[in-house]
This record gives sequence, structure tokens and C-alpha cells, in this order.
Amino acid sequence: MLTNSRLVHRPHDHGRCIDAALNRAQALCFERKARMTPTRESVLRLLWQSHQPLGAYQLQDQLATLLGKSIAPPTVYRAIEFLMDLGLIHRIASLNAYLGCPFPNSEHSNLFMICNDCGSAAEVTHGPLNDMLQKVSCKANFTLQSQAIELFGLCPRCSDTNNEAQP
Amino acid sequence: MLTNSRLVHRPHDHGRCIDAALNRAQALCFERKARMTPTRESVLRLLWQSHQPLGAYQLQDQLATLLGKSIAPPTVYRAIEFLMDLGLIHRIASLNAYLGCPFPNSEHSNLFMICNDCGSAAEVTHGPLNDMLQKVSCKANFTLQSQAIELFGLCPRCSDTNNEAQP
DNA sequence: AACATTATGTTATATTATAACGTAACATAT
DNA sequence: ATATGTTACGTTATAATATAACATAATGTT
Repeated sequence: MLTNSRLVHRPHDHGRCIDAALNRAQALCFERKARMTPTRESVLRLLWQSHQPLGAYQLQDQLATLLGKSIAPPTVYRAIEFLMDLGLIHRIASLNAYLGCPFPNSEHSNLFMICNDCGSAAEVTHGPLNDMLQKVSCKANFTLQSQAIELFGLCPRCSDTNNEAQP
Repeated sequence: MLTNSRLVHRPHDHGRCIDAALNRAQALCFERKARMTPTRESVLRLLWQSHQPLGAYQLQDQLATLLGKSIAPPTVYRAIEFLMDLGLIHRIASLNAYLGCPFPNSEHSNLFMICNDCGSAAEVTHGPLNDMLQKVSCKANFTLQSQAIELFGLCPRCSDTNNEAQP
């Protein structure tokens, strides 16, 4: 099971998270002959500042602050589109929000575990689960092309807190 | 595996689909002491007219036509909320669209198979899949509370068509 | 340098969803 | 049957999310 769950839910050197993500992005851009412009890099960086998904207009605000000038929605959405096309970020449909992808090189199951309490989101790739989805699809004569799997609940940290709060 | 996939993707007496859904809804309302008003019934009926999810503003148009008067968004969204609370319809987040639920009494896995070609959506409940999601969650120390699983691809009908089109 | 391509700026607007407040319908108890 | 509380609906305005269309600027290539 490939997941960034531990990193998401435990204290860690998050600067390295971000750096690693930016390095992966640079490499991918080089490979694909795509340009990692300042705007795009800023958006990616912002989406990696925390492990919580950000909405487009939150991004707009933060980007405006970061770049010290006003930014219009299309600028944000263009950067989002670019990063999504490269698989560097994902959209979480139930939240209308976007999130840095921790393993842009792997095949994605696009499964997210989203905490109802703290809002953090971890991504998981799980072979057997994908196999089962494929099997269920086959059984229904459905040709599976892509998937969005969003699980809601309590992350490890918030689960603990809530249990401790019990009598 | 509990699914309405066959009904969705094959010709059938759809009038009976709708009637059955409305009857289930009536029964559920009686049980819950909730009121199935004309507006709510109309919205439910519209969502059952086809097996394709409808957006709120498509619903608004059709509802206005059906009732012969203009309808404001809040009216539509209120009906949607009511029907969702009873589990009679579901929201498909990736589409911002709503769909009648074929088995409102069962526990939901909320798994949808959505056709990229014709737009139809079938709902599936699959025990083993739910078990696996639960297991994966446990493994990650995640307390699963709800889920949205949306599969995109080609429905049986459109799969066939596309295959026949091959050389 | 000229040209083509790609990225960004700018304005306007489409689409989806909700807040806030007033009125009408219904349910129940007296 | 009427008063009262509750639930549903009407209405207006606006918030939140996303894109279209066209102009300008930066970059890459020859």
C-alpha cells in the first residue's frame, strides 16, 4: 500500500516535503518539455504548504500575497490545469479543492482519506483495491477508465484525540 | 452485488421504475413522518425520468415547465436536501449532479459507474469492496465515516457500440 | 531579427449554491 | 374553530466556483 498517510498525520520536516515535491515537478517538466513558470511553481508550493486541500480562491488570495500583486481567477485555474495535466496535483471533487500529489510517477488509484475534523487529506494507492474495482466493473460490463474515490472520516491524529475525550 | 446496472443500461419499462421509486419514497416518508409535497415529488420524479444525473439548474428548468410557474434556486435546493436526507437521491460530486437512488433502504457504498459517452449512471453496492475500504482505512488508522466513489468509463451499451466500431 | 508558440493579463460572465427574511400551509391542542 | 407552533415555500440578493474571449507579453526557433 503506497500512501503518504504517516507524513500527513504526523509532525515531520515539512520543508523537505515541499522541496521534494518541487524537485519531482522540475524533473517531470524537463522530461515533458513543459515550463515550470514562477506562477505555476508558486501554486504548487502553496498546495504543498500544508497537507490540506485548498480551494481555487484560497489559492488566489495566497498567490496574490506571495507575488505581491493582484491575481485574477483565470491565472489560478490555468496553473491548476497545467499541474493537473502533469499529475502533480489532484482535484478533490467533494471539496472543490486541490492538493499536491505525493507520488506523481505512480499509477494513481486516486483514493483520498479526508479528515472531517482537521481537513487534512492523505492519498493512497492500493493494488488490491484497484484490482477489485476493475473486477466489479467487469462484472457489470463497465469499461473502467478513471475513478475518484474520496473517503471521509477521522485521520489517525483526530481519531486519537476523539477517543481520549471519551469517558 | 446489488446494482441497478442492468436496468440502467437496457431498455425496460421505465414507467415502472419511476412508480416503484415514488412508492418507496412515499413509504419512507410515512415511516419517518416526513411530508412528500408536490414540489419534492416532482423533483424526485424528474430525477427518475432518466438514469442520467441532473444538475440543479436543469432540475430548475424542468420543474418550472412541469409546474407551469417560475421556480427559484432555493426551492430546488431545498427539495434536493430533503430527498438526500432521506437517502432517496444522491449527489455525484464530480458532476455537480443528482440522481435517484435505486435502493434507498440498503446501506450505501455510494459507488457509481458513470458513462463518459451517454452520461448514464448506475449505482452499485458491493459488500467485499466495502470490506476492503474498511480494511484499508484501518490499516492507515483512519476512521471511515462516509465515502464517495465515482467510476468513469463506458457503460455496457456504449462499450459494445465502441467495440463494434473497431475494424 | 522575424516568426511561431506558449504563457499571462484583463474583462466579463457562466455555473453552482446559499443566506436572509417574509409568507403560506399544515398540524395539534385547547 | 381558532390560536399557536412548526414546517414548507416564495423572493431577493449574493456567495462561491469556474470559464470564455480577446489582448499583451515572454519564450523558443529559425
